[in-house]
Amino acid sequence: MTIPKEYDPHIIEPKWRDSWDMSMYHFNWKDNSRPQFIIDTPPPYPTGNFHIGNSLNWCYIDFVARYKRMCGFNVMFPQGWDCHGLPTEVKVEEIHGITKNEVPREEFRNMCRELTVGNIEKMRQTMLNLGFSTDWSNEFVTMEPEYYSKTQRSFRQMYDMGRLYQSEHPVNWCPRCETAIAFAEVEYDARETKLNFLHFDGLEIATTRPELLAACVAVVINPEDDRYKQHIGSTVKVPLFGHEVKVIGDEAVDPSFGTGVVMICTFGDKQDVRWWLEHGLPLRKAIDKQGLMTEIAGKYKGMTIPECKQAIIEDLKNEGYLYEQKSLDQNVGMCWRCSTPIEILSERQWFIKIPNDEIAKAANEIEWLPEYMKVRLDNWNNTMEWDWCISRQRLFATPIPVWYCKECGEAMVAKEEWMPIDPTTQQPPEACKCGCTEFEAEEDVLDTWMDSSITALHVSGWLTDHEMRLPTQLRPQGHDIIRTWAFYTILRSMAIQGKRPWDSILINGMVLGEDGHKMSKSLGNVISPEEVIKDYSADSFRQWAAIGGSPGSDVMFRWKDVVSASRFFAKMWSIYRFSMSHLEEYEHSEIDASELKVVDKWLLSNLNRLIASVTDSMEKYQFDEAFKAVRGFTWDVLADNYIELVKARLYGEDEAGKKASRYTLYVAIDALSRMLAPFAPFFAEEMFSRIGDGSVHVQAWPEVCDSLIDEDVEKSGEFIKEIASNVRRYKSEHGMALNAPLEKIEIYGSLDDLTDVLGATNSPVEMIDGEPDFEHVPVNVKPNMGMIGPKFRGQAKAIINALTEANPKKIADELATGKVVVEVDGQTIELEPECVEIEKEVVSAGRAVDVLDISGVPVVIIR
RNA sequence: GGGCCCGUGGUCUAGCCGGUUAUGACAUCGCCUUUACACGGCGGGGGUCAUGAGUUCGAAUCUCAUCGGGCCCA
Repeated sequence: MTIPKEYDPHIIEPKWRDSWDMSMYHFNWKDNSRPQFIIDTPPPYPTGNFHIGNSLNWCYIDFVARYKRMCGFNVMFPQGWDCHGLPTEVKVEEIHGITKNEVPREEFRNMCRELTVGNIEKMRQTMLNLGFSTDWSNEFVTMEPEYYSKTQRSFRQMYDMGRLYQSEHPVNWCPRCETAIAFAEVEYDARETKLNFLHFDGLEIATTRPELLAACVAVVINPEDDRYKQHIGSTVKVPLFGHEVKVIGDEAVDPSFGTGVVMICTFGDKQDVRWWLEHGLPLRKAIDKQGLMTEIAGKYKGMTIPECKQAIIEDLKNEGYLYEQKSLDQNVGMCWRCSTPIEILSERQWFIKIPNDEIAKAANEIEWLPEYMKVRLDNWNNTMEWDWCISRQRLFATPIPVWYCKECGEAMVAKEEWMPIDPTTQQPPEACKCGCTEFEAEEDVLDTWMDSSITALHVSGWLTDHEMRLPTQLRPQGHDIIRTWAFYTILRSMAIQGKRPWDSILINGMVLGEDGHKMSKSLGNVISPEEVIKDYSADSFRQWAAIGGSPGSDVMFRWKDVVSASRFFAKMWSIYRFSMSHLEEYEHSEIDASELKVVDKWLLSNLNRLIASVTDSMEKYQFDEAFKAVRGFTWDVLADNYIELVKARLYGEDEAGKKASRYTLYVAIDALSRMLAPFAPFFAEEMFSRIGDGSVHVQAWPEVCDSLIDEDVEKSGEFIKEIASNVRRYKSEHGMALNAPLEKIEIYGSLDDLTDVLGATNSPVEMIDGEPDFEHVPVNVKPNMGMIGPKFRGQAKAIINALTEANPKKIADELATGKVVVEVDGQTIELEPECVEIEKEVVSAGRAVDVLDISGVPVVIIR
């Protein structure tokens, strides 16, 4: 068996990637004998670039999927693509040098489709390169008819339930994109603006939005405000425009802000909407969908909002209405996509009702990891004031399956059996209730979250022949989309199936660049996973993902983590190559514990503890903890100690000893390849390929064998290890070669088996009963805080002082008689022997020797 | 303005339902070719655990305040 000296991931990784039969990762819909573990994978937006943030999240998912599969679960790790959206429309316009209105609707959609197909392919490739165990038999693409017909059917079902309705209602509107947007799509930015103070027909008001004077429908003051309360019920004339508006009272007005008088416009901000609804005020639309002033703005008609603002301020000044301006810091709501300040317009739109209690209840049934992330959802849920606006004025999206009768205007919502359907190209197969067969299509489309909020339903087999498997077991996602994707998915799952979408939600952090800032193109700190694979390897990238931070916290990308990951693989490879060279003629079979030496049992005891702790960490999704444990064991226990200790046996003539060490090595390599499999699928596969049959990825996760965990064995093993490493250090300090023989080593203790000590020190070793020919001089008294503290409470400090100040020799003598006595504040206190420990120094008595103290046992070295 | 998270050697981090000398990695310094590995081994230096107060016999750990950083929301 020839094993190359160096591990070359650029050969090994493509080899396995191209030869793996991916059907081993397929979910079995018919199998009910194994527990299911369905993952509601986030469908990424197909930008064509599977970035490092996606990759971190997918690494977490893959660790879980592979681990659960090895533990015997029927795992589904599906892959979806959330295709619809504005960024693709913008990109297509850019690529083809057109605007979307210049080509027919269908042609434009096809261009978007084509671009998306290509982008998906690029991202798939990166995912394969990273070694994810994706179940490609359960891939879904939201722009495909099979998927979006489900989006449309969910629309119909929720319409029938009365959870979905159409209405004229204020919506957030982006005048640049010319579309309604949801609150989740509004971002806030601090800006400085001017607060304008106006004479307002006998009152003084302060406003940041004088351009909306034409839309003013009332003036409001606090009813407790003695300065103004007599005005309530009267009317005032709006400056410049002259229409009369009511003066009303409302406690929400802060008398200390501005003048204490506020004008209500339809609509300047969210508060205007609240007042408008509460007081039943009229509607005056001064801004149109393009963000231009309307008819009612009179001479300002057709101006943009900033133009109008400037013109009105000029006129107010000239007419003497404006008497003061003050700077004001204000947070402006903007479109998340284009940063244009949003307006609130009243438009006919489709809405989904938000059942806050139902969502809160479902959120409580879900296990949140980390737990505090649930607070973010609760906070969001508790502050929702309007329903979810689901219609968008865009093209590349799922069509709203609705027509309006040309005769009676009645909306006809398509039946489920007609779907998928595009009302703009297809007519309903039935006449309207009024008998008319002429219809006008709904041209609006659905918010993309309408597609992606049914992923949990989709992957559970909703609307298929398969058995419905909701709830899924795990939703892995970033904390940035809790208020969108998590929120909407819970809402839809509860509405349509009356069940929570998942048992658990695992929140991952964001990836930060090496400078500690969030990765962004403008900061120039972007690293692509492909770059890391090319320079190091996919397994090294995955190892960074595992140990870079714990799930939930933001993780910094650091090249040195990748470097140290690749060093670990070099080390592991070296261990593996060494082990395999000794396992060439080895046939594995179970052997009796009595055939094993202390050092073998010590290794196996440690190995089983490792399995227990790694399993525990994996169950808690603590990947960093799990991998660090594997790494620590491999490097410190196996390589630096076990292998050094058993070399003599492996190279020696004693067949029994050789067999025991080979057995132990084999067991360790086997268990390590399995525990590495979720993290480093390529490396683990290469390891396993020479010791087992089939892929490591269809093997069982190692089980803990409790009978092998033995504290006495660990103590003896540790003792041998300590002797070997102390002797090694001794030689190093004395400038001796590490394999140079010493004249003799005397151990004044008890050990059953000296084989490995002999081997590791390459020197004659003698075990001697009784005390050595040296003097033990007590040099220090160490009080045991853990014993003294709880027992003596307030006196503990004084006792500790008395002990440390006492003559160590005296205390040691007392200890020999069984009790230690100290004087504290004139009081005599008797301490149990456990309360005190004596540090001793072994003093040489004339011989030319060196003495090592190894866990209290004197070891004498004769050079 | 409200809420959440976080401050531990030069850098990043573990510990955080209190208990002797604070974990590990990277970096740094010194020594070593040793029948797996120099991408290695052995050893060293480096920390008032953000600051201040409190609880306690005892605080990195619990409480409060202050300062600093980040995130979410209004």
